[in-house]
Amino acid sequence: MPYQPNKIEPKWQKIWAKNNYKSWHTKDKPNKKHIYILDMFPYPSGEGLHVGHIEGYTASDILSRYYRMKGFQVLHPMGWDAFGLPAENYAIKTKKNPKEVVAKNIKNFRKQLQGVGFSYDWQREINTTDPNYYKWTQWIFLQLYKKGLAYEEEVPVNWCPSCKTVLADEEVVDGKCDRCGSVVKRKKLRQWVLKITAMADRLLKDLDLLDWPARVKTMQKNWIGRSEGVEVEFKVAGQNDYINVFTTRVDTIFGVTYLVLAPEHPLAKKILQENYQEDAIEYIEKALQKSDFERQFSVKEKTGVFTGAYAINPANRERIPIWISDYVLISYGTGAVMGVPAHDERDLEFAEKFHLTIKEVISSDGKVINSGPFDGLPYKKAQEKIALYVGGKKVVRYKLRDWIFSRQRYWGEPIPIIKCEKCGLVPLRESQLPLKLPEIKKYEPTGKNESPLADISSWVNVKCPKCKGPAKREVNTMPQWAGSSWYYLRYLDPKNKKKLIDLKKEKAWMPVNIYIGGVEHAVLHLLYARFWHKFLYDIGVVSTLEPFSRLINQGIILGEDGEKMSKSRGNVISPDTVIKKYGADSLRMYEMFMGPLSFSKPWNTKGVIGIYRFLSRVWSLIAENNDKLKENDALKMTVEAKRKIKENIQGLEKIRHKTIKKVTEDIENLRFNTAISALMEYLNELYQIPLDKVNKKHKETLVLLLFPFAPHLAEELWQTALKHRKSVEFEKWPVFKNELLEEKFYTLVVQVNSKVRDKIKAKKGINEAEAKKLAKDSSQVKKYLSKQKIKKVVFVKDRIINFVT
RNA sequence: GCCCAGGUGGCGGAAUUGGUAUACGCAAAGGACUUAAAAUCCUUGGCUUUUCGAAGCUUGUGGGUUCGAGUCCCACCCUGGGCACCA
Repeated sequence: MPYQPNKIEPKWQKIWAKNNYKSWHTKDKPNKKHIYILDMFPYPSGEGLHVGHIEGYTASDILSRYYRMKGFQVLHPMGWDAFGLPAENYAIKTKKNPKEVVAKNIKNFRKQLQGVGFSYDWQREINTTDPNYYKWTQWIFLQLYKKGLAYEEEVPVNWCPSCKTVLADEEVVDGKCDRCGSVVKRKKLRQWVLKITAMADRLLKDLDLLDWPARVKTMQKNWIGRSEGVEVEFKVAGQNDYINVFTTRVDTIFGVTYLVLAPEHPLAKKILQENYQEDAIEYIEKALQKSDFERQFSVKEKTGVFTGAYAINPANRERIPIWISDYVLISYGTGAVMGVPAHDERDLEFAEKFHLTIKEVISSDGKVINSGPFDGLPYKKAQEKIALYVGGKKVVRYKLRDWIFSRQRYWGEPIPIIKCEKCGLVPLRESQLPLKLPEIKKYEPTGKNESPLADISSWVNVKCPKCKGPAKREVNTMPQWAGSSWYYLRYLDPKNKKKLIDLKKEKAWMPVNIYIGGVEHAVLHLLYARFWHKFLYDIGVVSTLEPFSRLINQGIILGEDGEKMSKSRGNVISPDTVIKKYGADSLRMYEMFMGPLSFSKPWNTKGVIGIYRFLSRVWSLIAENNDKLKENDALKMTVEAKRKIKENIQGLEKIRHKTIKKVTEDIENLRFNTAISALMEYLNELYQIPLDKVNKKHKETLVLLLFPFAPHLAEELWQTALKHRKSVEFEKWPVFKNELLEEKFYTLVVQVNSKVRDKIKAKKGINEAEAKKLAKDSSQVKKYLSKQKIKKVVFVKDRIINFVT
């Protein structure tokens, strides 16, 4: 019988289901070595799993199965991140209920994941849209509110005209909506905001504790954007106003020749002098209409307008003009900048365009000049002294903005706040959670800066819990990132009705040891989750500073044309089709064999066939009777051939240990591609001798090593062909003996003038003299050495000998 | 513009960290089995020259260090990713 994955795989999946996936269940409190291996949970879209999901999930499944065989308790859960726009938009399009759409998609996703043979602890499955889950998302919000970390404020926001909702800064990429690609508009709206900036310093510092890809750390660092500087006040000449300026280079303050205000700056209009009013106000109005996208990307030349007003430089009492320009951002620093054209590129550009004075205050060797009492000091040293001299205040500024947290959409967690005209904002009591999302007929976003919930008067209008007077619920919902900011905790205690998580369980399992997922969440999910985790730490819900110790980003799988997979290109590979044709084991293994996990690599269907052939050969070796081979070999075998086989059989034990070592080390270092090639080499070696002469030990080793990669085939071979009564799950991972790996001989490479001239089999550990003798006996080497005088011999033990002439 | 990562056969990629470059797989060529095809199995294996013994060249390009460089150093070119008026 040939290898038939379509029979084997459903058979085992049924058995696993029938046992309720019990062997993958984990105890709440591990009593031995344990490891938490986590996947980024999927958004259950209508399209189902794609090959990219499978890449990361296979990697984590291999690790999970491996560590179980190593005797670890492995926590490997799965769930659904199901709130958010795609489900809602799809529901609107097809006139269905998002809840039903999500339920259907989840069912499909679960079935697909089980069809690939992933060993999740399904007892712990979670769903962010389940009221029993989002009760705790709302609970966290209430705690944030109580601690003053959630507040409502009128703020300039990013508005996506197509999704008809506000977006967080992190959701805007190149001025466009991360979801739909529409150009984002600026609006001022009253919104819920989370004070992530309160954690900026800790979010930055604690990156040092993490074993994460350097580029993800860098991205977070850049996003947080810490800079130390000084705030200095400039008096407006002839007025009682002061302009506060933030600078990181206070040492250049003697070089300030003008000030610039952002158009939004509160003093911009106030200080305008006669004759300058008209132009300046026109400039300000124009700038305010422009989106940030326009201000940053389409403007090539600096623009600006003079206010007619002057300020006094506190360093040297000089009168300097005050300008307004949109190159100064209101959202960073103080919204006002001191212009030092001699030492800042942007200021130089501005000064040149408007013919402003350029005054050098730092010499080319880094010393302060033209700065009165500070001349001659190295600029670094001067900073502190000059700051003191001008009355500057040391401050730390961040690029990071607070997290705009409300969305004008239906499909999200309701914000548990009531608005009373008398009492103001009144949070729900914890006992009133979950505040359930009401059933509703129309989900379309209203576009009126409110979610469609606003139209359900029976839900919106409530009595104020404090004064019992008429009040209204907050109608906006939370962003998609809310539920995913803490889900990894709920897996540990998914059914707890009293608490978000039992602290003992948290202590037992956290932090996540290995977290695998795409790099696209570098500054979204991963930053938000770290923020919430730190908050939960502060209020005593968790005991760990950071949620994810080690992060691994899998690369993108490209289409066969080397381009990104997309429906419009028609190069999308469907995992279902591949499974149907070659089986889930081949799919899993191929995706691991393509190359290093973190690389982006193109799909190649022919490569799947290669893996399929390999698995078929494993099958033939172990499950089939190779009568044909037996006959052929037995009859024709010469004495020489028999001797060779015997030698091979002896050599195989060494190869077995070598393979165990290689596969073990490669799995632990997530080098699955080379682990698989080691398995292939092992199988190729076994095929060097008649198959009926292959010892059972080799077959068993092969199956055990193969199990994490191809669990269905391994299970079938283990129980059916090799006649074991228990699952491979319960077997121990094979061990290798280092002493068996030691070779007696090695290939001595003989070089003449660094060119390889011969390779000689030599005993390990021989010294230079012995090696020299061996090498000189070689006719090949003699040829090259006959006339030359040897000037030098380089000998590396157990490796090479090099004659230099 | 700035900051990372990376350039190895026709392709995906290996290479014990300075010591046999191209493991493993795909594709290709030749052969066996077959009426035939598919499947399977065996053999070949970078490029150039060749008297078939072999000789020379080869890890993006050009230099350097070294007995020896894919690996280390310098300069440049290209690809991918991130940041982008953050004062």
